[in-house]
Amino acid sequence: MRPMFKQHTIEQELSAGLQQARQQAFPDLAPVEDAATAVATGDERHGDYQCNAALALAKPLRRPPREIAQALADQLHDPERLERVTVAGPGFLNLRLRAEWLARRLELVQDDDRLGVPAPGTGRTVLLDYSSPNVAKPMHVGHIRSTVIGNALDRLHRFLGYRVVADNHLGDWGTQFGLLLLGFRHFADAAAYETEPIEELERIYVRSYNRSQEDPAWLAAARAELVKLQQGDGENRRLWASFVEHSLREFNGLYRRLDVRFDLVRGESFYNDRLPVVIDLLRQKGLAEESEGALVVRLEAEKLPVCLVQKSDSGYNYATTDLATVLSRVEEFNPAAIIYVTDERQQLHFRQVFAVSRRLGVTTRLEHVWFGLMRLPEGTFSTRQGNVIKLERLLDEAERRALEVVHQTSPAMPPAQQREVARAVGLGAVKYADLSQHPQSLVTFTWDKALALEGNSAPYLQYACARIASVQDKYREQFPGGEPRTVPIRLGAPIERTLAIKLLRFPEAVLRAAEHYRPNLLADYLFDLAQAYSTFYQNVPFLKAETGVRESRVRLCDITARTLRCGLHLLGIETPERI
RNA sequence: GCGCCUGUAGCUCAGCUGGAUAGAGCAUCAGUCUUCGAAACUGGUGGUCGAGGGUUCGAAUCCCUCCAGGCGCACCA
Repeated sequence: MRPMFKQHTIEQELSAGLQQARQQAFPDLAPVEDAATAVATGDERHGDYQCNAALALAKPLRRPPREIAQALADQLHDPERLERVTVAGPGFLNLRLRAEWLARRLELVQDDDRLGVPAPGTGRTVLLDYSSPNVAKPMHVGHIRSTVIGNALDRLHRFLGYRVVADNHLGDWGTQFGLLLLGFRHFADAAAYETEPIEELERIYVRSYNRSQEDPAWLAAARAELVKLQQGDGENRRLWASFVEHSLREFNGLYRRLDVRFDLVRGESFYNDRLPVVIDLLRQKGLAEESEGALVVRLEAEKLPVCLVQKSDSGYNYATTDLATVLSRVEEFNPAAIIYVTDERQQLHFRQVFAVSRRLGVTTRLEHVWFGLMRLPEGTFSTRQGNVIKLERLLDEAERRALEVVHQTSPAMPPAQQREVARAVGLGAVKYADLSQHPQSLVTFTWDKALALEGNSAPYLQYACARIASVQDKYREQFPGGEPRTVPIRLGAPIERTLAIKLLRFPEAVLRAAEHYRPNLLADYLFDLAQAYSTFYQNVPFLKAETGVRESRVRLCDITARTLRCGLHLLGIETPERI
């Protein structure tokens, strides 16, 4: 297949034409007031794209908006693309694209591996920090958001040409290990640690934590264990390494299941040696000062609370670690951006860390992509309250429910294939449930919502793909030797035109989702596309259509399937040939 | 007390950063399988976009106040 053929989206191309028209029509207008861009219409009756610049320009130009719109229309010479340019309402400029042009462009898209999506990230590196679970605790449903959203951002950026360094910044260092080490010495069950290490570590942690709440001596002993660990005590390091190893084994099983891969797995411990360096640097630059026995950076200029970088017992905290991490990443990878995907509770923390980083001279773009915390109808998850739902259980349940549906709808399918389909459908449903929602919205976990298999859900999209695969098989059976690609695409029926426009907007959806760090914008697009396809499928014949029309429609099916597959792949969702 | 976020159909959520008559999915009602896969399609019911002001040609979207909820606010990460 030919490589990428277009550098720009339709939106961008039309906007460029509008800019030119604007300059010709009103050469004296300052560029600041220039906002002649094309935007997709919400209603087909208003054309395919619209430009609202005339309304905004009415004031600076002191002329009626309709007149301005007409002047723009008069300067807009693009007979190849545009079928009709009309002034409507108070001064909207409606653009209707030529069906032949749409058809030709679709043909090019079909020959393009990238489906017309540009690669603006080429030559640039992005460091993506996501998932980041805590060692010695099981991953629960709350972790799925960072993992699934982060992974979608990873895939989106890679597709857009960026070199992505995905780093799993494990919580493998810090106070909890004091409690864990102490607890492990006192009440570890060797057999349980052998068979179910994570569950045993969790049990130990909860017990040790509870005791620390009522027993100051216990807390002090835990702190002592932590200091020993940080000073490199052999026995504590061995135990700690064992905790990390067991946790990683469990995490990796889940990541494999979710098809999530990291380029780096560097926990907080990785930066341990650099913490004193950060403090020295802060002191050298005169940014840090003593306060109540601790070392802090004041951030009054940024209107932020002070950032504590060294505790009064001279220990380091997580701001220190994150600062060391930023410096290390900038030095090693020189990325265009470092992106953190965590829950909403860390907003202030990252604003502080970013502010201090800038004072240290870091100019790299730093982004905190936060998402709403997941909770239960009765409140937040808490290890100590024991109301967590383990991620593994969620995934098991998803596959189980999907298998029930497969049994019902595809009883003739071989059992092994049924299980395979149920796996792809179940996991897809879980991922899609998270990805189709605005990341920042509050999420209240319910089984039915997380495992929805109908309506706006992954299976709906997977089903559309499977039906297309079936159509393509039937076409090959009934018309052996037929080559749809040698037949031009024609957009006769209105639904074909609608589908064509939607297909051609795929690049816009991908770019927007990445730009705003919002996979749900892509999910929305895919659902909308699949709906248009379902309407198309249900209302016009393919294989029974006359020769020529038939091939054109089979081509539309192919492009739709590839777009859906590509889009779902970018969300980390599989598309089996049959479901 | 200060800061960030949320409030849209009975329920779960979108809403392209200020555009035209606010959209989907569940649920509900009525239709569509002897014909390309009904996990689907067609149509109906259902909204003072939390409340009240303001900004302007135009507000769910921007500003202010209030109400309700979530989350933060230096020695846990």
